[in-house]
Amino acid sequence: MKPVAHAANAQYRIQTVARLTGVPSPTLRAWERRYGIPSPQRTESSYRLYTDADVELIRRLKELCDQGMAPSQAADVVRRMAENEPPAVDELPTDAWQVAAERIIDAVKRFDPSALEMAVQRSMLLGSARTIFDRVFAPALRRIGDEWHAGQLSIAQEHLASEYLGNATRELLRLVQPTAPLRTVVLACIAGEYHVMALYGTALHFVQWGYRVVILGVDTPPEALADSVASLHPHAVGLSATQVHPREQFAQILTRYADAIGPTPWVIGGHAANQHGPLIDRLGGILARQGQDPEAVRDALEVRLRERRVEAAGA
Amino acid sequence: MKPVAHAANAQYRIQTVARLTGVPSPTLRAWERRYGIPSPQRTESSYRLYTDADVELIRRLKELCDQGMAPSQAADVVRRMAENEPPAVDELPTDAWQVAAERIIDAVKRFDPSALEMAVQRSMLLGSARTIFDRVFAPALRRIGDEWHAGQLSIAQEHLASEYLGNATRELLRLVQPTAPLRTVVLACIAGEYHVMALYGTALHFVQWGYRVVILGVDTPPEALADSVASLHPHAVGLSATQVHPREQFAQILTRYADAIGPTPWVIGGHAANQHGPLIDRLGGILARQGQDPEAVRDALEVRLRERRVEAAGA
DNA sequence: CAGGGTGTGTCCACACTTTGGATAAAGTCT
DNA sequence: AGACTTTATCCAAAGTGTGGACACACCCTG
Repeated sequence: MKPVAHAANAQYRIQTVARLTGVPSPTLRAWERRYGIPSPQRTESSYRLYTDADVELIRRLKELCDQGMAPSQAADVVRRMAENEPPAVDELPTDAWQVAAERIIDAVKRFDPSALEMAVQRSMLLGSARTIFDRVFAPALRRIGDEWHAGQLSIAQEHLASEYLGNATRELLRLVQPTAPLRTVVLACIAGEYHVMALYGTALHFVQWGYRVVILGVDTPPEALADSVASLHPHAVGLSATQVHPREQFAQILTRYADAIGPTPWVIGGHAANQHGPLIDRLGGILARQGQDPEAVRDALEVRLRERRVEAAGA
Repeated sequence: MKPVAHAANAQYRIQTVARLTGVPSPTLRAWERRYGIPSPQRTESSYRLYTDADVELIRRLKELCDQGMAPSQAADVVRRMAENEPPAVDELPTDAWQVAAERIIDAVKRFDPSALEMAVQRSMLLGSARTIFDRVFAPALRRIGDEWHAGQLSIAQEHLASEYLGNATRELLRLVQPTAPLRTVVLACIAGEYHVMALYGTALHFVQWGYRVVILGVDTPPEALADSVASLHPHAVGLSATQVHPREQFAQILTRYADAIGPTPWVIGGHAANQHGPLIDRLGGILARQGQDPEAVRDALEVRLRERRVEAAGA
């Protein structure tokens, strides 16, 4: 989030920065004098020249102060943060995600749990929760799955990776769950389905859209979903179906789920769902296609929600 | 979202801590004066600077006080809890764990995810990881399972509880994993087994005994175990088997696992294993009986390990 | 049941620290 | 010329520390 997009290396004078950050200029000078944050360059005539990085530091400082932390302590935190993450200066990290995924895959290949733990923990500093999942964990898992199918990895290695990446993803989700959610969504894997990662990936998207996510987990029968909808009145329901079933059987299963969910909008994703677009459409669900822009799902969901509101108002 | 605020170890002033914990600042000062809990660092000007660890201590203290314990005693318990693992002196807080479990069950009955989350988080202040699991999570899950079988809870509620308590337990385990482990143990659920909680409970015991725990997770086939043993050379293997099979079939399954594990000592627990003591004995495994003192398992394991060392020395 | 002792949360007075903002005087930019 | 910056100094409000005091609830004992 650069303040100005057009000028890459723009420099600002103090009044501009004050307007940009909402921190009065006397305070900016006081902070610099007292805590050394930030330390802008100077012109020959000793005018302060703030860079985007400086503005970013000030923003963080202000945010911490707004949260109630004392400015002196906040400055301490920001200073340590700045020292700890010089690589994340947006310069090189184009392939940082890839490198992180590589490190994870490598640890799995060497069957080294300690290295895997470390690789995963390091990945968790590479951006927002969703970014980490979409660009590190998911690609790593996909490659590990592929190599397992190709016989180059043992099932033990696949299990190990699932366990560690699953834990890390759950932790990410816990860290970003909104405190004051706008809406609620219930997520579950359909009966017989035990692969949970896609569900957590979906959860991260919903969280970013402002939903509170309630996860029922693997192997959730239709009755359980019906109960949840009746008790929680979620704004939406998300299902995951990875294991492929024959068309007839899948239609039967999915109908039971659609009935259980009732008029609440629902989304379904996963490898199995991908192959039954028309069926899902007929049952009133939204298909989250693999590789599709997740925003499309969001838009479709918004349409359904608006429809429901209109219906409710009309009735 | 917040980038990595948790990565920077911040320090807080007294009012921030008061807001964070809900304990008024005069009380914080009184607690420090009277019980020495916590003992924050000071600035040069003798302002108190609380670390995250201090906040954690205060949260625990408050949690115990809220449950009716006298602050002086609570301070005693917390101090023992902080100094070393064995907070064995649980004279009066006997019902604190029970109250916590009750709160969890109640939230599940009301199908209230927010209340459940809060109840679980509060429980996590009540002692060492193992204590929390053994005396809060496990009893709560058992009761929830019972009431579900009795038809008083829906399967959705059971799923919800599993999800939240599972996540909390994984977090506990992550927090206590030793950095410099003495030994390694590989833990897994046998093929077709998808109940994971017992495995994590076992993991917490092994961690307390100084092991590094590598979890392969649910539905782990014998081949995966063989690979893991070959790659990691663990000192022991732990299996979990909840789903009951007929004797013949179980014998066949278990034999394949025993073969896969080889000469490494192995333990098996869970409802299904309980019914096949002689079989397990014949295959050279150690049965972890339900309700049995876990130390017995540890002792049996120590015997096997000593035998192996003798053999290795003799050969 | 009365009375003394105890544990506990809260409050107070007084001195010190932190912090945002104000002012003044001189220099700089446009 | 007028708007903006810089430095330095000052100020007032809010926060904090210390030690003690006080009211209330509780327990035990006579």
